[in-house]
Amino acid sequence: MPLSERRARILAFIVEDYVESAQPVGSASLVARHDLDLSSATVRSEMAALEGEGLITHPHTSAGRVPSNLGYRTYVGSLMGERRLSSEEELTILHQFHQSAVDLERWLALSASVLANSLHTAAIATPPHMVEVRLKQLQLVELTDESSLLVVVMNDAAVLQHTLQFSEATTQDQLTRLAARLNQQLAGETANEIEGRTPPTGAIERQVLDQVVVLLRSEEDAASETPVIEGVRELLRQPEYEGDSDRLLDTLEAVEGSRLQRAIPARALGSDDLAIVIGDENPAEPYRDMSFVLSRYGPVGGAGGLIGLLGPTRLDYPDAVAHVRYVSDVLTELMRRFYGDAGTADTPGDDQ
Amino acid sequence: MPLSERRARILAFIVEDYVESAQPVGSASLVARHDLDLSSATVRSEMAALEGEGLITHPHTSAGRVPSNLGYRTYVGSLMGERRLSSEEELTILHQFHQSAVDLERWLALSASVLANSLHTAAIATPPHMVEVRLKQLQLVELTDESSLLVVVMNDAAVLQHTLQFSEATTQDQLTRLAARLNQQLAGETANEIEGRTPPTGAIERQVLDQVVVLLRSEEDAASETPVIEGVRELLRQPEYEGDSDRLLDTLEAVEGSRLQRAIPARALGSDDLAIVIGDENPAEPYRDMSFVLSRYGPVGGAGGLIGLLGPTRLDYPDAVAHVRYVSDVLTELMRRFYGDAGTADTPGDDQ
DNA sequence: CATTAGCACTCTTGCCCTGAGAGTGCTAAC
DNA sequence: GTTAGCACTCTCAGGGCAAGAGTGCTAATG
Repeated sequence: MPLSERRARILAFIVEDYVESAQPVGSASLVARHDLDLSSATVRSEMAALEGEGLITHPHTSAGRVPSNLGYRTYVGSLMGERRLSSEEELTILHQFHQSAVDLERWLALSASVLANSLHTAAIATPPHMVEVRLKQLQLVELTDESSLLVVVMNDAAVLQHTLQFSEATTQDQLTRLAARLNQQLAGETANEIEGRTPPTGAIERQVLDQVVVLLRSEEDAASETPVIEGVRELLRQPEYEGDSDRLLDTLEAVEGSRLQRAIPARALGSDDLAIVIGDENPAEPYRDMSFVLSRYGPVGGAGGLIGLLGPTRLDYPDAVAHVRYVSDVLTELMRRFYGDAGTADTPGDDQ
Repeated sequence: MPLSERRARILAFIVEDYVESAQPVGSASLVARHDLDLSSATVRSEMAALEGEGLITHPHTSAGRVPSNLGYRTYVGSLMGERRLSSEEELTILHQFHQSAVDLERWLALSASVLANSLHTAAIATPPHMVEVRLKQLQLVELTDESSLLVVVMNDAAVLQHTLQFSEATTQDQLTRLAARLNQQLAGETANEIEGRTPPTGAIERQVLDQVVVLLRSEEDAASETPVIEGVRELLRQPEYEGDSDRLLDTLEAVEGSRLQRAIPARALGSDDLAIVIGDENPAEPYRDMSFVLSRYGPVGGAGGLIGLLGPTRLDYPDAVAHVRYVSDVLTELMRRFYGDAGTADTPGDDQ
């Protein structure tokens, strides 16, 4: 049964008032704030009905109403207005990007930072992820006689490095020649393709190849994409954490370090380019009282990643969506402009 | 006037009890815990004397005593016992290093992590810093026609990258040749030496050189050495932050991000290899109620950095010193073993 | 004369109680 | 269907109170 229009309006008001004040909203204050042509008693009976449908709850008998997860869901699903950023808002954001150097890593941090500051909560961004990660170049740099630094550049412009220990002494000259030969053979190949080759005879060469595969794999592996997170402090200063140091620390723990990336509900983005995940729709435990607003960024068919917000369920969803969408678009456009139209991907074989 | 032996013993007991319990220590409990052949009354009069000398204080009239900063200082200066790690403790730590890959970055994180876990507080490590940062190799990788990735490897094994925008189209082939030529010319040089050369005519070459200098400088610049920090959560779970969300967040803010590195009291390490900085000896404001235990690591004359602990003034100093010292030694030994005896430094000209 | 037992005093802490305030749900009237 | 009125519930802040911890002083003691 769909909500009557009036009931829906009241739900929307409750959500919006609660988002703004972080206080349970009572019938009287709701009437006052929105100049309703209704008495508080009427609103109360509507509220009782909304509560019956599970859209709002009581913290306790004599408190105002608070949206439930289902309430937020209904709100974002059909009630909230489309918010577009004003031109000034867009300009303010753009301005920050134009001052930044041409550097993907920095753009990501900047995007997250912009979002975090606008919404006063945390924002995340995962590095762009290629459908197929390919070797672009590798280089070997001597450190000591028997150790050297392997630097691998991939087609998504990621650079990974690793120190190798050899069992025999090498010179920089040998290493340079080895790297040149390997580049010739392997440039443009994926981890699987490299592994499919007949293994080389030389011990050093084999060691290098093994590590190249490991590095390519680790870049391939979504699990290795450490997300950028900004604005954790903003999040933790939200009233939901006030005075609750335990909850604060638990959230901090969940949000920093390696546990975040597994918690990002990437699958919520089916074929859509924007997803909202509210409260207990989150699979991961510590995020059951938080919401994500996520967008995919990156040119269609090219390298793409996720960018979005992470906040308490009490989020300004219209604002969040508008900001995430805009920043995601800006990021996509920047990538297209500076890394080419198919993302940072080359058509395989480009280098050969 | 030096402290009488008994008074000194009592101060030491107060420090140690307080470190353990985080509760002001009273005369009676002190007598009980240490089986003193004294009455609490006597201890009280000694405490009054200690308070007169500014070594301990009262939070309020009817509370026990708490060491003052001066009290801690005296304690670490002459009262505390030398603590050495037991062989098992050393082995436990060593074990963790032996399981780790050969990689300086990871060693640093691991060292900090080991310290943080042992002392239940935060630990920091700054990357090794060469007295002279020299270019080891550079590489150019094509991204799009008019942009490319510059990867610079330095003599301290640091790898920095930067995306360059060119005003004309280039091919990977051109870039490779340019890189090879520049390597030949510039390998082993410092930022200053490179800048001292007559500027090249080509626009691209000039752009590359400028950026190389920038990157070398940024590595040189101590201010750019973002320290690794581990165990922030451990620190924030200490009782000093319990229930005080504001202080907790302020500390979090101070400790994460760019403000930490300027706060590390590196100059406290004069010619010593270990320094303890207590409470208001810290120049930076938010650290006035914390202590650092810092050690220099790295082979003598080679690349060196700082490693140490950051905790509330109520630190187990003997334990802290023992751990920091040991981990610092392990790290130094690892560097010597894997990067050569003069740290990661090559004698200039090695590559030519 | 240093040490100690005894004691009064102070201050914190936890607890209960209370009153004010906010908000609901119900009912009866419009 | 809407609304005014009212009783009821629950939270929250504040005050008072007793218990507990610890001190500082004093007078007695070996």
